[in-house]
Amino acid sequence: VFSIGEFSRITGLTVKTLRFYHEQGLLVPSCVDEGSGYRYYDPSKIETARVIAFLRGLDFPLDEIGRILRDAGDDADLLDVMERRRGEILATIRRQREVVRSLDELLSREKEARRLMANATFEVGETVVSPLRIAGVRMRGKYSQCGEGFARIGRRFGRHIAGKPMMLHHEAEYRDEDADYEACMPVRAGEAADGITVRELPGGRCVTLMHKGPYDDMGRSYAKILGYIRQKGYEVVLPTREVYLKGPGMIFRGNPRNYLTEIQMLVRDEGSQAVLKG
Amino acid sequence: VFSIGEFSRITGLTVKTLRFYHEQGLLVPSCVDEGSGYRYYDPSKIETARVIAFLRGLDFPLDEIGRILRDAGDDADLLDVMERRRGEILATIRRQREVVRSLDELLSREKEARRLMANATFEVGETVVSPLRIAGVRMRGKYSQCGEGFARIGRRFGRHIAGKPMMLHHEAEYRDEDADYEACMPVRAGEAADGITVRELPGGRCVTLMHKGPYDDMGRSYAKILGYIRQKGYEVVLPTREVYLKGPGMIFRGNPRNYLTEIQMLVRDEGSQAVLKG
DNA sequence: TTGCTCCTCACGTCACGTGAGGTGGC
DNA sequence: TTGCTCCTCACGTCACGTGAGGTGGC
Repeated sequence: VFSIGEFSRITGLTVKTLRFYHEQGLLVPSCVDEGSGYRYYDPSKIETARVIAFLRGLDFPLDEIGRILRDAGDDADLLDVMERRRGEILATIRRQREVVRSLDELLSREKEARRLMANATFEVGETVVSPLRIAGVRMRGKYSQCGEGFARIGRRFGRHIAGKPMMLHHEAEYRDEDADYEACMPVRAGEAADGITVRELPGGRCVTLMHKGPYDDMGRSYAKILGYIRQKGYEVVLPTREVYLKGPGMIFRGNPRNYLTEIQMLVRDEGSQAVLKG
Repeated sequence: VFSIGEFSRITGLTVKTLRFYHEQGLLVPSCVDEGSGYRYYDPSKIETARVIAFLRGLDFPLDEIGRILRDAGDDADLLDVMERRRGEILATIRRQREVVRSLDELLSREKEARRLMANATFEVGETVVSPLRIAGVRMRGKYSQCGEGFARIGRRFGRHIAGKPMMLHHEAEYRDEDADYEACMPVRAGEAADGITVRELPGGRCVTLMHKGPYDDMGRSYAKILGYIRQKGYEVVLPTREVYLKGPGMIFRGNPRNYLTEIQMLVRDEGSQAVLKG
């Protein structure tokens, strides 16, 4: 026979655990000294201990293990129990996998944002943009209310969304109140519905400037890009665009000082219908 | 502002959970009525609630969520936290997979045993067996001590074992005490070591009988198979074999009445060195 | 009065682990 | 005496859920 300490070393179960299993009636010592209360286990208990450890490894609760041990005689439904457990484990694996997938998305978005941040130049530049299919909600009021528009598009288009949120400014001037703007997002597919229009934004020659920092600080960046356009003698084609490369996110709320917004202004080199003369 | 019930419906968190998060300082109501103690939440709290729910979905403990919420400003190490979590989840998935694998083995063994049981005929038959590579421990004493021999082979050969445990009887007579027998198991590979021999059992013509039930009940089956051999005029070649198709298992201890043992006796049709004359 | 929403307080869950305080024999 | 092994008893863990008992306004 073994003392509890020896038995613990043999089975790999802690002394505390063995006492607990005794208390629960799961693994009762072969004899208990009346005077000292010492527990003694004989070798036949080793297998029971192993079975319990194995089933605990399958995350069976102790009371179920007790039941299994008790009617080990008819193993008829033991097969069922095991197969049910197997199914449950597979189900949790599937859930975990889903979780990992959503984490991966989160992480890749965040890393992309950091990459952008690292490579961004904060000087005015010129480029050519391609036509872009978007879903948009035309809004009137304060810019700060645009969130509602994005939310509506998000709910409606879900996983058809194919790029960063943008805002279109349909007026040349900046207004604090009663502005005419459009919250929109690039989409792969989906149809117009309740106030959301789907259409193609034209491509073309484009002057860009990256703005880093909070949104109410964009005046300086606008002054800078407009100065450049005036100097070059370009004409701005409305609407102008803001692309929100990194803003307050779901988890990584981030610091407004790290927000990253690209201002895009399509331009014509010359022409008569200039809306805003450079 | 929303009452706790309304806020619960909006966020999907239970009222109890919301109160608990308040108590923990995780999600504090926007205001609390002094007189009634009623909690009121304004809409800005919805996002916090969603973030908490999301992180709980990743199984982050509450205190860590609290920390994350508090220093959401600098998201520097948030990436690390998330990636660590990702790694942990992947690790548990791997563990779970291992568990499923071992369950599958258990289940397939058990199903195999049941299939055997269903198809077994309990009549004497004749077959031809192939040579079989085995690891064996020669023992002397009581049959019931064979378990120790199997255990030694199991420890030594582990996953090289390629079949059901067997016992070889090196004497023609059955003895209760001081029997000369050999516990052995089919093996794919592995070398002889400390008392375990590895060799090839010869194949050949073989008379078989399936015995169902407890081991101390095998006398009748032996009488039956020996009766058959005598009637046919065969000679038995020693050692005779018992194959333990289903006995007390690790988990599915089963009922001794369902134990399944195949008795195999290699025979010669005629010859002079007969050990046991039919 | 009934029904609804809110409150607090105490206790339960699950499988142990921690730690205090004590014993008995070398 | 010190060190070791054993004991019991009470409490902690984690994220809530349960239930009792009560309030306040329609």
